[in-house]
Amino acid sequence: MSSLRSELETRIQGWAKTHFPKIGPGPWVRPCADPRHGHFQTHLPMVAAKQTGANPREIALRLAQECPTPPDWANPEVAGSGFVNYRVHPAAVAKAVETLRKDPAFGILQTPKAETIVMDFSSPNIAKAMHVGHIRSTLLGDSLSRLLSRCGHKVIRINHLGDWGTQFGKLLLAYRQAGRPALDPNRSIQQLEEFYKKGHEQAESDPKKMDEARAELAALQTGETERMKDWQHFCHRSAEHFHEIYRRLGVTFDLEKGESAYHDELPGLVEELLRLKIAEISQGAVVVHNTNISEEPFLIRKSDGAFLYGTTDLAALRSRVRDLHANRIIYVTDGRQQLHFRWLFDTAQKWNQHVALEHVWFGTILGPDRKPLKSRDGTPIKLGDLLDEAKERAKKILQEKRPDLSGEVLNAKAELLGIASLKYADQMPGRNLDYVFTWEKLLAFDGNTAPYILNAYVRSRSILRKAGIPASPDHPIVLGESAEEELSRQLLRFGEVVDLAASDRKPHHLCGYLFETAGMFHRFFEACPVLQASSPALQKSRLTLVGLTGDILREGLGLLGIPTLEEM
RNA sequence: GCGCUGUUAGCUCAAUUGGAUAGAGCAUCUGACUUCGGAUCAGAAGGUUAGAGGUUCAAGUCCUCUACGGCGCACCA
Repeated sequence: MSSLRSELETRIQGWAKTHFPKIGPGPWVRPCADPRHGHFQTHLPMVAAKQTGANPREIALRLAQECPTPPDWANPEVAGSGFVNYRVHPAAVAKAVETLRKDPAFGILQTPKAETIVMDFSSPNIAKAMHVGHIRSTLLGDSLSRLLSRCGHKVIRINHLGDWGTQFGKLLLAYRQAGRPALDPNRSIQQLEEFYKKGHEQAESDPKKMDEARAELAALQTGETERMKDWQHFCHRSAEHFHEIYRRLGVTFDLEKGESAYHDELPGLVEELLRLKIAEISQGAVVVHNTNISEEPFLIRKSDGAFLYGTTDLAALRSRVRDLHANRIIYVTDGRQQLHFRWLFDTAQKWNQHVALEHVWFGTILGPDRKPLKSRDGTPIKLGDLLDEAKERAKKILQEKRPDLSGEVLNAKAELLGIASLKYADQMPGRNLDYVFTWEKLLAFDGNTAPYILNAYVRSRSILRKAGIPASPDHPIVLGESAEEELSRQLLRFGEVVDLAASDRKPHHLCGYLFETAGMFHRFFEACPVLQASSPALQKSRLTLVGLTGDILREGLGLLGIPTLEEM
């Protein structure tokens, strides 16, 4: 399904290829920043002039004369130092909207080069509560998975759980001292954290206890039956906690595979890298050197023989290529791990792993003092508490606006609205900024927020209900008012925005688009009566526009992992 | 010290990847309603894009330097 923009783009590219064969492939068409100039513009003449030394305005005039516009477009105008401006007649917009209405993908194009993409995200640690530090990876990974799979890729979502760290020595020490009690499902994470804290304190203050903790870890790693049983118990209880959070967030995984799954492969992997001369021994440890990246090497085996984070990542990477046939692996983590991933990718390349590797990173979460965020007691804010707070704040506002609601209905709406606000607020800013956490910002309900967009959606559904129409109608489009024409042109952009968000790995482009769309809908709503429209044809046209706007808002929010509701 | 990354309105952020007069929200002020759901709309005000040079027809965007943040740099994950 081609958009207005791509129709023009194709024509201009064709013209450019004939007259300026050496010029780049474009894109050459973009929307005008200032609507007074027109709807679309191209600056191709200035680029062409630079290459050939010709006068840009002359090229612009030739382009305007020789390159035919699609049907129902105004004659192009040459402006400035070599821009050509284009304007679409409402009739062409109307026709394009009718076509969009019939497209089940709402203008989203399927990629011509579908890949199998592994999305590695969220990755919490066993025996610890999920905290705010996990929210961005979880939501960003989820949205990117949705976007890329909607564009036609096969996405495999993987939760690479931290289930094999050295923390288990201290945890086992305290847990076994306490007589290996069964964990209470309602507070198992809290119990595990307490055991870890006890074990940690003992080990830090007493070298003998530290040795005992190391012995516990060693026993676990050799697969001693009782320790393995304890460890599995920790994993089960932790998984219950994670799944409850993921259920509330609406996030799913295709594969939950922890670091422990690769444990047996690590010795052979390191030997292989040594044999291939990719790795070498340095100061008793096994390392991979690349001075283009840093003076320091990438460590894959400690001098005491133990393996590291990077070793496990290499094993996981190989498994994803070998067993899952991944063409691409996208890791979604905090930006502090950039160096780690450069090392990892460099090693994978030397190792001849045929896979595209990307590190999609995001800024650190900071408190209001711009220091990494901690709650009052010094531990990070728990994700469960954050979700509860979101729900409570939503509930308070709902109780004001909808005093008729109570019980389960109120609860369900509060949960949906609270979490929607949180998700939107987290994804709205560009991902590589550091992220200053405040409750107010994350749980705001006014302005550029999920409730604003959801409100637009709810109103669209309400009009259709009032008109007695169950689904989105499909009538001829008649455009008169500027508000409805502007809204129409915006709806036609949906596909290209989704493509940009997916290919740039930046869902925030979609947030901005949806906010704009909701705003245009609200303005349309003020300016254009629908049920009281002046003629039946106009009413049908506007109902179609209302339905389509609602559908696109719902689709777009869905790609951000935000569900809609029919009534606020 | 080396490296990564950032600095845009009082605050929080955009800016279609080098395009025309840098846009939103919040906060402030002024308007619109016995609403097709006001969680709305219209308007005002708010800027030397940290600073200085450079490249270019064109720079918030690219290059160099400076200032100020955040982060990472061998046996944690």
